[in-house]
Amino acid sequence: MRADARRNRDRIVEAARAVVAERGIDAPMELIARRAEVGVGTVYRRFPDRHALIAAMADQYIHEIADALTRAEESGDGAMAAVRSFVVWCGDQGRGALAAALADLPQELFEEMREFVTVRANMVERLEALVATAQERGEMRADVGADDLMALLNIFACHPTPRGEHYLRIMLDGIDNSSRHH
Amino acid sequence: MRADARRNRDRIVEAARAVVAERGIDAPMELIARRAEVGVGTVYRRFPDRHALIAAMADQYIHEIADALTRAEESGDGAMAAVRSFVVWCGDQGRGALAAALADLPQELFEEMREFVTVRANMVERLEALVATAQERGEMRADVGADDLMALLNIFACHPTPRGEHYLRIMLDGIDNSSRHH
Amino acid sequence: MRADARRNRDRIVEAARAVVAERGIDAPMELIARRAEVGVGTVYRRFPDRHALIAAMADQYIHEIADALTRAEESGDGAMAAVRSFVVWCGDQGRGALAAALADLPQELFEEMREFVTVRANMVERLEALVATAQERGEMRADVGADDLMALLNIFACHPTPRGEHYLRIMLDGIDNSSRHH
Amino acid sequence: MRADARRNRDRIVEAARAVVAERGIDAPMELIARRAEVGVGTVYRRFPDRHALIAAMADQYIHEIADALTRAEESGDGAMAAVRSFVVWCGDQGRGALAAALADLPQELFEEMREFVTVRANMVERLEALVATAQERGEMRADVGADDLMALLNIFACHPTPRGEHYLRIMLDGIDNSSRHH
DNA sequence: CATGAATGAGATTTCATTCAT
DNA sequence: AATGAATGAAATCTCATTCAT
Repeated sequence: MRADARRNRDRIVEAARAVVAERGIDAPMELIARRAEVGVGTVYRRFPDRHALIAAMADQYIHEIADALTRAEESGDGAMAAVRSFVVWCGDQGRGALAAALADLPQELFEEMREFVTVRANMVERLEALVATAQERGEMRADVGADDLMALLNIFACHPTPRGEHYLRIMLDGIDNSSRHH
Repeated sequence: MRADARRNRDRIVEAARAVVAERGIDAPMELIARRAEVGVGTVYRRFPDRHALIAAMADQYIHEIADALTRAEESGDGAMAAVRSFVVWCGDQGRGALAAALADLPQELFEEMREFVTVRANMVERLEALVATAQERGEMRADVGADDLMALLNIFACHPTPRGEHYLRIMLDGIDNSSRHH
Repeated sequence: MRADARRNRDRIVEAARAVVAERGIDAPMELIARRAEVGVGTVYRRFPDRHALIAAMADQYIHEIADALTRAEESGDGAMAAVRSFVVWCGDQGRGALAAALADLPQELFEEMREFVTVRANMVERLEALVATAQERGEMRADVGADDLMALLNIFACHPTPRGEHYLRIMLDGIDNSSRHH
Repeated sequence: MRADARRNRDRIVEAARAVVAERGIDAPMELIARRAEVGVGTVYRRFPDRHALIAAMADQYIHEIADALTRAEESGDGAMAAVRSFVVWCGDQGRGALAAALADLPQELFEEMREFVTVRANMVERLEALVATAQERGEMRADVGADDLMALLNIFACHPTPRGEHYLRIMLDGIDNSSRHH
């Protein structure tokens, strides 16, 4: 029953993302269970409490972002271009609710989220490298760090808007020394 | 006893802002009542339900913003400068929780919030004028409207950050044609 | 509504005693509420959690015992007789379940039960005096203290038995130097 | 595989005793299973429900007591001495939780516990003989039967106390005609 | 009018028990 | 036979809202 259990675990995380997207981070566990077509008990077997479930979603989330950064790095169009394409990818996805949910997670919870913290740190490091390169080449303004980029991306992720993509471009234009408006 | 009642009403709204700032929009009504040194019953006499109370906070909030715009207009340093100073003021204040609360208020509620909607509309109109002027003078990029500014301000208001002011300036630099980075 | 509230509080404690007597210390709060003809919410308004309710029962209980001791003291038949009549009274009452419940209360809870602890201490002190007098007069064996009496009474209280009174008498005969069996 | 199964059965009963001692009669079945290093399913295969498991523990328990009585009988120091040594042995052991658990087992369950009932009956009979002899010799007060002794022992077993042995001795002194206090 | 007591629906979490593998 | 995953009923506790005083 290992396989079954694994499948259920994934279904639960998936369901949780969907429900959190619709109802926010406080959505009843029962709803998540029902969405995953599973009893509440099963949810609690896999995730001892709500936080554990959130942590699992966060892990998935950060992995997706890290993967996006990898793809941007590998596109081979130069540092600033990689930053641009990463930023655009981030703005593109429908992750608003989850981002927002994570954003107002009590700080202390992150201390138990090893996986998340590690992956995130690694990703910021790689972004740091891109930023440094872009700045050395004079393509990016100097008073912005990878942390700032992440913070900005997060802020925008938390507030999905019809014109969101436009705003991200404004942000990039505020950062990118080589861009001049149309 | 009219005066007493008025005083109570104000105390309640004040208390609600404080409590919402600390505990989020879902803070227990009882807490708000206690902060206002009033029974829950009194809160419910003034505000038939939670939404009514939020609406009242929103009114106060929008008035403060409108006043800030007025001050910016009157500073007499030109359209773009006025926009800048208004934007910075907005980013400066500790209104995160309230902004966020208003942001995820169900859309239909605004229909009953006459005062709020009116004041907001008037303010957007005035901001529109500033934007038009700045754009005519070539000081502001053309693909940004007063609505966008409001949306951006709101987004940042919802996410107070140590470096928030910095981020706003980045956004302004993305908008302001006359700025070139240091 | 002060009077109503007070009445309710008392009904709840009364109901709790009855329900605990029937179903043990883990009886559902809902049952207690129903027995008191009150909503669960009301129970939780008066007693923030289960422990607070138990503490209230314990207070009542210890007061009843303390009163019994007072009556025994005032009977004026001498120290050993007072001890005897107190012990018999204790064995007589139908407090088994409550005694048992209190007996397996985690030790740390007593630290918050000021009233209970104080009353109990005062009572043990008075019993100590009786014991000392009886022992000075050679009426009671010397290696038994008030603490021991309380412990013994408690043990018997926790196990109501048809022949309970008989057992208490055996115990007294084990303690009372002046008694010789029939 | 019969041997394996038997071994498992024993491990489960052993684990159950340990867990019940620590966590009381309501300890989760899963905990017992884990302690026995066995799946819950296995526990339920051996013992259809919680009561069956308790009954098994009771069997063990009563056998131990019966054995103690046998040893006391065989000590050859006379009836009253045998009673004394049996009583003291019973009071000595750390079986509180189990005794208490059995004490509040619904009466009807005993009807299905053939083994337990039989062993117990046999033991009471033997104790009866000792008591009769002691009473004939005038060593024990006449209004106490083997049933009373068992009840008393049970009561004390249910309430382990630092001074428990002392209390048992007091009881014995209340029973033993030949004893006069120090 | 103000108060705060009462209500009860709803959310979280735990476990006994069943059953697929 | 053994395992441990799944289930769902039950228990605890919290709060929005109503209403007696």
